[in-house]
Amino acid sequence: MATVGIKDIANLAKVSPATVSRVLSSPELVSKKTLNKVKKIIDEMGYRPNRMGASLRTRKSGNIVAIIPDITNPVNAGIIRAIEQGAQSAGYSVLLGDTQGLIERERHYADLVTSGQADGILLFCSRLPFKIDPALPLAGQIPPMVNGNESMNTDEIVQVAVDNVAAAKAAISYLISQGHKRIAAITGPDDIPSSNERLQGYIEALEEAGLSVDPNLQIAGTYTVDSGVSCAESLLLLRKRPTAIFCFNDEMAIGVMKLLKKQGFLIPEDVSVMGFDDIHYAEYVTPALSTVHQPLKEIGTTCINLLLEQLRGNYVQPGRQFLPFELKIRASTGPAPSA
Amino acid sequence: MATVGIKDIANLAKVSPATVSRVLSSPELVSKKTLNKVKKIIDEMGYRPNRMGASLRTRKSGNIVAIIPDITNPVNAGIIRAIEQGAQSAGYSVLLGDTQGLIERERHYADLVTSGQADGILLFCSRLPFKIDPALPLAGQIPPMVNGNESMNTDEIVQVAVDNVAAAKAAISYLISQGHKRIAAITGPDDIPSSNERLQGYIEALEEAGLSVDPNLQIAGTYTVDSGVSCAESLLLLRKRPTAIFCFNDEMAIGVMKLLKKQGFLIPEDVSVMGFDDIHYAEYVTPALSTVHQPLKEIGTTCINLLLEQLRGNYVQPGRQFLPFELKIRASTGPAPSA
DNA sequence: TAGTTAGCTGAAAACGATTTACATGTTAAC
DNA sequence: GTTAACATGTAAATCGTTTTCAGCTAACTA
Repeated sequence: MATVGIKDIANLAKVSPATVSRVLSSPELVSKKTLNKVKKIIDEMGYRPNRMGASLRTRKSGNIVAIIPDITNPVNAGIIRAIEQGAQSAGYSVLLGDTQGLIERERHYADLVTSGQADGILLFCSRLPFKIDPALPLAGQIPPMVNGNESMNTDEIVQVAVDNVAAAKAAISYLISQGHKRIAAITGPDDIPSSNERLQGYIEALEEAGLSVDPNLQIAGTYTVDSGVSCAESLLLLRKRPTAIFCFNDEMAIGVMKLLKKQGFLIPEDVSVMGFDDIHYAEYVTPALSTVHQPLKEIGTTCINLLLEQLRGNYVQPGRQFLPFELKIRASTGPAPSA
Repeated sequence: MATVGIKDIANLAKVSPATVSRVLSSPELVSKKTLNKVKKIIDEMGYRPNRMGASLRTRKSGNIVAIIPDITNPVNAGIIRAIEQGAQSAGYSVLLGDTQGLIERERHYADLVTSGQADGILLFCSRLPFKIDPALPLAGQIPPMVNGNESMNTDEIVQVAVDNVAAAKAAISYLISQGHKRIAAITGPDDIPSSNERLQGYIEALEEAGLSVDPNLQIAGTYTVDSGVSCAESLLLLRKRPTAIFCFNDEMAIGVMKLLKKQGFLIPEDVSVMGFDDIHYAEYVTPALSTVHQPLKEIGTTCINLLLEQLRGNYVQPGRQFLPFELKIRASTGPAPSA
């Protein structure tokens, strides 16, 4: 790897390094003649400017870091894909930070920007991985950043997501419209804001329909298939069983259906199951899962665009930005049993 | 962001920048006293060395780039997760290159190492994204790299994957042992080496069992659910239908099952379906999909370790390294129908 | 013709760390 | 008391770019 540098090109072309640099980044400042001469040599030699040298000088790394809890989750994977796409076409590369929910790993990845290795952050969890002086406004204390698909308890940060309370409300209202009166909710962990918002939507929908909100029908899962199974077990043990179960993600819904079928329940005749996310596979389980669709691609694209905007030095108004969800009614939900 | 540099720390601690640098990277060369003094100031000031400065000098970026066709594919996501994990704990960050199968994007990401933005490559596709002089040995022409989960037509590259021919052979042998004689294969695109290897395994198994290899029973899909559906349609149109269908990935198997059920076929009574990959959801479709399990985590870990080894400057023997697959027999396969 | 101007180009100073070579101070040995 | 050895610290070069500033040439204006 005999590395060829800007000086080598300059020498070969009999120009100064400055000119070579200009050929690459502001060709309009260079005469046609020199431009061609230099360009020719550049690709004869296969010269690629060293990014570190350039970054050191410009104080821009050309990287953004995406901090996500789990790339294995199809929701995140879908979002990341769109992000990577948008970043790439703006000349940025994305550093992948899979934190597995660990705060020290969130911090570690956030540090990439303080060490100049990344220029901005896309954050998909609800904690701010910085030490903040609460007395001061946030604005000056954080780097370019957008929070995606998860909510933070502040309005000083740019946030992009689906309106979780409205979405949950829509799902529950639908179930109510199908005659369901005992509707259970399998929530996420209670320290996750988006889960709490969905819970709020669930409660609001029930109350607005004049139905009672029974705490026994609310049970917290961990967003895994297995937790869906065990939460469903608890629910089926109740004296008065729910006729519909609203799961705060599709994984748990799949777990619920698995248990239901195993125990001989008919879906949706005996109990309806509704998920959240609309992952690719929701459509292919049996019966096909009714769920709340999240526009992954759009979320990703919006996040990256909002970040790029900041990186260009433009002001982006902080606050939440909602993207439209969609209720996908498939075969796992139906009218409440008459009994 | 009043950025504090190594000089600031040096001044505050009344030592030279060199000493500060040593405190960070070779503390054993510094006296206890100075060490503590400097360390204290470092974290009082929250100093983080600028990575670009360091990289420029050391010629190491601390990044590795993973080039994958699609992060949305659970197989890739699982592998990437293990990679990210291993990289992180060795002090590396991973740049995500989702190529969508486009060669220009593969090249683009490979360029990150020629531009010094990454130190090594993890390649999950079958093309070499470099211009190579075929006269010379590969060794000197490529950067530290390992190819994962896909095969390349050379033995000069470090490769990690499951033995596709053996795996396919095992799957088919199992089906044969269940009495199947007309076994179809829905392959991947024919320019994908791993697909061809699976096909080879399929053929070998058939031949060894003395069964005829019918080209009508081989049909190429595109690894998507929809292509599973349409390939299955063609297969069902045949005068003599297969009693088992072996799909080269689980997605297509899901598509096949979808169509089969829609057309009123019983699985596995009428036709058995076997997949490949053992994605998370294979277990949750109905009937649960029999498939070939790939050890994603192990593949990822092995890839990253082999790359790290190279980055440490150690020689790694090129060639293929096979990781064990496992036949997962679930409910979608069974004895051949007696008729 | 002289004076401006516009258009290109080059020299040199950053950027922020690491590292080599050297200087200083301290201790031990004789 | 001198010297050698060692421990510790410093100064300065270096990595590969970008960018400012100034200089040069050629063309245009008056």
